[in-house]
Amino acid sequence: MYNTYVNYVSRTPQAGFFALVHSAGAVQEFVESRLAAIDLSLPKLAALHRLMESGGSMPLGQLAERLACVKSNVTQLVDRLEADGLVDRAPDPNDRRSRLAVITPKGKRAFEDGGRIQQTAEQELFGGLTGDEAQQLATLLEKVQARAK
Amino acid sequence: MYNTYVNYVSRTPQAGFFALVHSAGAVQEFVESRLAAIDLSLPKLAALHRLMESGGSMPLGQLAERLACVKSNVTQLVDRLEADGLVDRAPDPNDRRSRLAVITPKGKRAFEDGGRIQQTAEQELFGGLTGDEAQQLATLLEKVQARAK
DNA sequence: GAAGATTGAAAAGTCAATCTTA
DNA sequence: TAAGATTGACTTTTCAATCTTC
Repeated sequence: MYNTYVNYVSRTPQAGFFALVHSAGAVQEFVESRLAAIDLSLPKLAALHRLMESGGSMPLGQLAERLACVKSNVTQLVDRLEADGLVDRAPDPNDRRSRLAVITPKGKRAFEDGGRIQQTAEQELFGGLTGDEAQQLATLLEKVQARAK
Repeated sequence: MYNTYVNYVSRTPQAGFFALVHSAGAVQEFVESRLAAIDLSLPKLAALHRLMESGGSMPLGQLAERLACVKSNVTQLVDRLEADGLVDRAPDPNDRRSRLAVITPKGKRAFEDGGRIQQTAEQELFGGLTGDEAQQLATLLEKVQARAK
């Protein structure tokens, strides 16, 4: 992984920050490691997901919006996806400035396999919570997140 | 930021994954943005913290252990800290293979300022939870995290 | 040979600057 | 000039290979 922050464990006085950041890192790492078996990562799967939602293709700028990231990131993500043979770039017939990211047949298969893997992994992680617990967790996270803005 | 994952919102069927990863990203982003005011980041503050715990200096390998990351990461983190004037490299008198990271006076001031900023930010984020809620959150996160291994 | 550190290559993200087209 | 995409420089992380010293 390249994501989880170094252990900055200001465990005091608010233990919550450490617990939250590290739990998230652990579950992310868990899902990523499953996805690695088919050479996918969460960002790549996310991009394929967005493309599938839109019938298989989308301008790069729109993809950046849907992924809530900056355009230059999508340029590079699509470069890697293209190198993997999961996506192609095509001209946009409506606007010659724009380029479309188009999912390939191989990309569709990767999306389906990756989606299954991700769902299974999430089920393993969160399936142990009762409905009540899941609801509590969601509420508490929502409460904290609301203050982070 | 360079950390938070792209929005892979498999919101179904387990909403928990999305909520957890995004809350963590939001609180991290919140603290990082405060730290940016004094040109610090969480990883840099973490390293300074570890050095201060050990009286101001430590071999790089040991720093990597304390930060729970690989050694090459620390090599580069210390490079950046050195460029900022917060840390120096010094020879280890006990072992000529080893090098010490030594916090500078400027590094100590950055640690103190950064530590205060971080505590304030965490208080803002988690101070809204009652003791009960904080306990509940910790327990639920622990439960999920236990399955991610 | 094994341990400490570094270097090189890669993934994922940001920002600022640039190039092409509208 | 605006908008769409790319490029370049940087941060944070990992892994594999290398170099020096034990």
